[in-house]
Amino acid sequence: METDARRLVLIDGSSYLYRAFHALPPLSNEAGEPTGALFGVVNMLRSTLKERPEYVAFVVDAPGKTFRDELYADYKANRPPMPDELRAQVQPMCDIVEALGMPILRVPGVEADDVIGTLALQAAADGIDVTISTGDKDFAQLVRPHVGLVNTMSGSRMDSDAAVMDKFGVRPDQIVDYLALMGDAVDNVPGVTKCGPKTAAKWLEAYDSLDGVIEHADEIKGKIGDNLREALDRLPLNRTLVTIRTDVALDAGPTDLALRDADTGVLRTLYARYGFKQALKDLDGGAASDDRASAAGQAGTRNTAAGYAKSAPTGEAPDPALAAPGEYTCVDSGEALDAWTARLASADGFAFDCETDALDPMQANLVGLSFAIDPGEACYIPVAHDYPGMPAQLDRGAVLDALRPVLQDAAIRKVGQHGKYDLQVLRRHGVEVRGYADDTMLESFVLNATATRHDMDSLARHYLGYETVKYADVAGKGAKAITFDKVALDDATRYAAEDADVTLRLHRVLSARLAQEPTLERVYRDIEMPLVQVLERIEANGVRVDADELRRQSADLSRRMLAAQQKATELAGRTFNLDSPKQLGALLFDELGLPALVKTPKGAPSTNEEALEAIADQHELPRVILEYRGLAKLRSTYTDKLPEMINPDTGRVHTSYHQAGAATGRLASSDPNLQNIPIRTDDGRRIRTAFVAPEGRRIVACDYSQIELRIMAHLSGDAGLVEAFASGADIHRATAAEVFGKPIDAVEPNERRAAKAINFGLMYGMSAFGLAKQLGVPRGEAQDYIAQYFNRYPGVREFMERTREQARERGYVETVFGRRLYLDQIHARNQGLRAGAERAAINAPMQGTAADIIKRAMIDIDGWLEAHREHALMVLQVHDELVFEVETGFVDTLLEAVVERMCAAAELRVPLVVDSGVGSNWEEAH
DNA sequence: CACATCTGATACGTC
DNA sequence: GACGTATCAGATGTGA
Repeated sequence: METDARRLVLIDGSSYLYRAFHALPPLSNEAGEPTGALFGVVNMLRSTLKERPEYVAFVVDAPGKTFRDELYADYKANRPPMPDELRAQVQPMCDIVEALGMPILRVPGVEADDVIGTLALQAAADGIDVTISTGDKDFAQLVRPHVGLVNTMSGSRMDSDAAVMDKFGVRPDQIVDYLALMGDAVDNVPGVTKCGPKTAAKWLEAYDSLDGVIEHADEIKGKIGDNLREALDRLPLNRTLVTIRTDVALDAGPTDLALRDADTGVLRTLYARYGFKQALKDLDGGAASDDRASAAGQAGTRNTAAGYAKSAPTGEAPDPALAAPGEYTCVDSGEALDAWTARLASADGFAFDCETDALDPMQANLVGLSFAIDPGEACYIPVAHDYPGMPAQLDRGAVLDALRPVLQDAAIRKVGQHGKYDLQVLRRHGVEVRGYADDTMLESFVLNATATRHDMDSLARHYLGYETVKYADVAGKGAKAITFDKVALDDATRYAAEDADVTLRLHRVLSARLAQEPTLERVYRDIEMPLVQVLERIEANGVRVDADELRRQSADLSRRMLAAQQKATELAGRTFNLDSPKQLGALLFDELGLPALVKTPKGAPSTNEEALEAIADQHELPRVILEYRGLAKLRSTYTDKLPEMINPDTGRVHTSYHQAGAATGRLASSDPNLQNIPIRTDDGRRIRTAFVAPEGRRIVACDYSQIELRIMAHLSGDAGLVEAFASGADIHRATAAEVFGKPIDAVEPNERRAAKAINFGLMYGMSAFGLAKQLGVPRGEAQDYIAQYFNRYPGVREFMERTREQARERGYVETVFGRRLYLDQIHARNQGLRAGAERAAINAPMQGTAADIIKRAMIDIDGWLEAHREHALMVLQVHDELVFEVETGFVDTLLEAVVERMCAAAELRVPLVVDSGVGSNWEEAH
């Protein structure tokens, strides 16, 4: 049957005015009045009226607060006041709307949206077809039978569920939830950080509604999952704020909104005044008009009272009762400096922090220092700020001279946060800090490596419930970030002095906690703290890298990459990006129809090495890709990158060691990572030839032999394993002999290889499945190997059981030296997570003990090196290996001292064995 | 809407 | 098992 032909058009006036204002150039009429927004709106109105709807309303916001402001004090708090050029166009717009014969609606206490929503539903219920004319996506929530949207400026329509689905990926009834998740920056309604249209639609697809998303919030992984959980409390309010009301009490109903005839006389005057030529032409049925001059001099606009005034004032600035704010002073006079120096000199200890202009401690210039002696009070001493119009500051050299006695006094205990950085910067500025006694980063790390990150902001939040001033707040971020020397002194003082203050407060809390745990305190006091300066020295030493050699290797790799690329293009029959797993997957599995035997964790067909190997016998391309990948990896990560990392001042590469980087207690290395320089392939190993010793010196490398297996023997006490190590046998061969039940001399190479895989697998807590994959044998066979292994080394099985048990009972495992690793997931319901925690539980004591041992050796060796600094430098640590740069004539002395100290770093049930080598480069030293 | 920035996915180097 | 880095691709945020 025919539908009722009656139509209602509801025009979202505010939305159009703003959009037209921003979208169009700032036009003006001959009198200089701004007309851009007006022009856009008038064109929109005229095109709307071409269809002669029976009913129409132009809806704008009324002045004053709305119910949303009552619900949420900060609603639209960020919205800047309406620009004057726009404000001036409001009244003319209303005049024109009026003259066009359209009713204008303006209802206090609600927004235009709510008026439109109410009228739309009333009309739809009466069988009237409603078109909402708006540029605002929020209205998609109203789409339903008889209600559609049109954006006259873009010409797009949205009048069905399918259209909404198409545009937003959610149904109209999900739009409110969708908006609640995303939030609205313009209205100052924060949603879930980093959740935009795609993410919101994805979640709603999975869980249907906001309630569903909230219910399953803990299933969502990654940073964005955290963001969601952080936002949970405010989401219901968001939903209320973004819901357009449909129950507003109105004086008029839809049928009171009949379109009247236009007042062409008034219109002509107005169009002429604002110079709308086309509109005039249409008005006169195509005839041009030239009566504009008569109107041009008319009096200006009436003072607008329309509802575009800036929105309600904000609520009070949030000032939650956190830890009391500190009292911070900026030291800018000799007297103030003397006073602080005197206080520092007579203090037992203090906290300090350096501000610089760079993250790299080998390049950073000291910009200022901060100190705190008692919590809540701190000072900042700017010494190298540099920006226009800044107040006076003290001279850097003079300040350092004044502070040097306290900084170098070993009897005055200093505490810092990640002090290795500050020590390094100060050393480069001629101050050798002594008495560096405590470091809050390391206190936190030793107390619980996984409970929190160990940067100061996280520590303050976690241990003090205190929100620090963020670096980005004073210096900005991204491309607009400024270096600290450009930060205004009062901002700098607020930020920097707080660093020292918070460090001191943290130390009070953390040292008290450590005092409760004597074993952990020993790890902290005997291992981590002494290591700080050792690492600082290794980093500062750097390692000599032969850039020319690497560039030659890069050129060689490039040549071979190009060949591989050409070959790949030929085999594929078209070009594609060899670096894109996605494109490669499409080519191999869709176009060429090769079997996708391996899946990525997300379930997509994997193109990793294993997957490509598996299909290499069916097509030439996979092999070529593997070749290309190997070459590309070496070039981009190593041969291209390392020369760039050479410090221009020292001519050497200075890595950064993260002492609180790995939960097991291992170090991590970055910028560049020198702990993953290739060794397994010939091409890769060649990179090590570029790590060289200068003239007259040699590279000496010393590494622990099988240290983790030895630790396993120690921890398990397994008689067979201990005996194998005591006898000095090749451990993999000995294992093979046991597992395969034959004399040690009869072990075949592939049996030794299998045994080696078993040994490694055990240390990683590997399953039969993993071992089978590693060895390329059926799972049952791998299972047999493991069973046989445990049969022959029953102590190892018991040790593993014991370790798992301890993890379950106490929630942590420990190293020989008492370092703890907490395993949060050990009781996880999720089987995969729990199994992962169990593997970590088994691996951590071995990996962690090895880390403890080499750290102890490093401290000892560094102490010995103290007297021999001109002859030898420690330059690298790679988990079980130490690398030195040594005067040729000193090599033998060093080797003896180092090997002895490495072997003596722990007393285990089995001997520690150290292998060593000497060469002109790192490759030769192996 | 163009551009910058961030995040996640994938892959792979070491011990 | 423990890491760090490169690249791509997509999404979000920003500003003209």
